Amino acid sequence: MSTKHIPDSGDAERERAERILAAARELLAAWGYKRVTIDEIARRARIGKGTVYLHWKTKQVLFTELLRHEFGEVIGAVAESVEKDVVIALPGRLVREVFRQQSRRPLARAIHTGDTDVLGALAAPASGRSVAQELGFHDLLARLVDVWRSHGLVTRTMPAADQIHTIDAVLAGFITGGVAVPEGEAASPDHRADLLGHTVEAAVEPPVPVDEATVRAAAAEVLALLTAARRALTSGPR
Amino acid sequence: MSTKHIPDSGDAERERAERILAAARELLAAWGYKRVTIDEIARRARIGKGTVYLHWKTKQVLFTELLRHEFGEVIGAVAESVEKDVVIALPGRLVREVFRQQSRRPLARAIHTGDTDVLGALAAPASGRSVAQELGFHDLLARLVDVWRSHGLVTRTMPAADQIHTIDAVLAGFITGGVAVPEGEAASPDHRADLLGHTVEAAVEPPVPVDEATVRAAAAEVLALLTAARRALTSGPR
DNA sequence: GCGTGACCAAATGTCTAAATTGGTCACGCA
DNA sequence: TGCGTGACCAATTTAGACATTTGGTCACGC
Repeated sequence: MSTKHIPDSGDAERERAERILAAARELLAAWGYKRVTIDEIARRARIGKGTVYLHWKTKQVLFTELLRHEFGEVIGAVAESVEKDVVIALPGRLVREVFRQQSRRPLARAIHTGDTDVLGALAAPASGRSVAQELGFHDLLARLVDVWRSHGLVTRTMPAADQIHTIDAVLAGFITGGVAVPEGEAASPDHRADLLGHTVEAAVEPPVPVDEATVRAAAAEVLALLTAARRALTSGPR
Repeated sequence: MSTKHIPDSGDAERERAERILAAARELLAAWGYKRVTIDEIARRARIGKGTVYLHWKTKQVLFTELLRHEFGEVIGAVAESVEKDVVIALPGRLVREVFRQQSRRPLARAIHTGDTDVLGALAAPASGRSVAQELGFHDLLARLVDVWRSHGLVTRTMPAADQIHTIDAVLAGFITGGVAVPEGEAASPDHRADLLGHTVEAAVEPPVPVDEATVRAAAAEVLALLTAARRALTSGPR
């Protein structure tokens, strides 16, 4: 005699949607957007092809939501890290954490590099902006910089726009891995994450460390931003 | 009554080679490697097609030398800047200068980003390394870091390999321009160069400024490295 | 009434003939 | 005599007609 609920409406439907997304994710990472067919996704999710279209209107919309989901999970994981240790809300540490999360997720990396092999038509949305922009990465970064500035966690001598661009470029550079160092000689992802963190810290954080109360206050706001971004990404399709 | 020299052997031949290279450069930047034909190059240089092959054995070799030439000119321009002002030999300033030179040269940018649209088959040499590696960018960077370290112009608390990777990644990130900031909102190339310079300076240079004598001594060595690299790139084809 | 797979138009892939192109070389002009 | 040339050739690329696949729909049946 468990609690009553409608036998198979919301719950089962949701579970099915997740099975579809899981199949789509696997296939996208393995084959790339163009090679993945709705038929194959349906087969792997053990449902009919038409059923996929009960959830998403087109293939594009399905995969776009998948990317939002993926990006949302990265943000979520970073948020969890901040919850565990407020220091991770500091610019260098936070960017380091983003890198670490992305380095473990092929799709997240593809989003950030705009990898056309994986993303195919998704790499260049109709708007002309990059996928990362489409997913609100720029907005989130801008908000974060605002919070950091208001708490003195980044230098005030440099305009916010410059700091945004700096963090963006440095992160992108580390994720793509540069161009000079041969692949074989590169360090481990964790070590590269440390280098990235140090670079961002040196570039935008003030020389004097801030007191813990400030960090806690800022961390709360950072966490709020991350959580809001995550929710916006993971929930409904726009 | 000018000085005597053999009427039309070395000189005229050299001038012709430069006309060919100039035509090849224009066409490569405008059309990309695959679309450029030897016929068109010959037409623009106002010579016969076979003549091109008196200078270079294959299309690949011709364009490879073109890229070496282009990269050599960037290095040369940077060297000139160092000659005019020794301070430009400092890590942050030097990288800033490289960026400025590259931002004015489409081909140099293509080399650094590995742009397959422009470079075509040249983007991935048989060795599997990137074009930039092929042109000795990694070697040059490593030597520069060595010189900087020996003069205390970069921190000693971080391994040289880490500094090389950091500079490489940051430079690459700024040249590609990041992924979050919309194209339209981006700052001018010169301003971005400043941001890059500041980032590299903050990431690898020691906090206390060094005395001028040290800078002069280091600048001489940096200049020697640049000049040697430039000579190796501009002269004979390997 | 929800899920399905046959169905359709559009996109993609395949195959082959025609055209282009990298590279060579016998010739002619200086 | 020898440097420069463009006709020439093999090999690759392109074009386009045809076959296949795929995104998306919908009438049917469980």
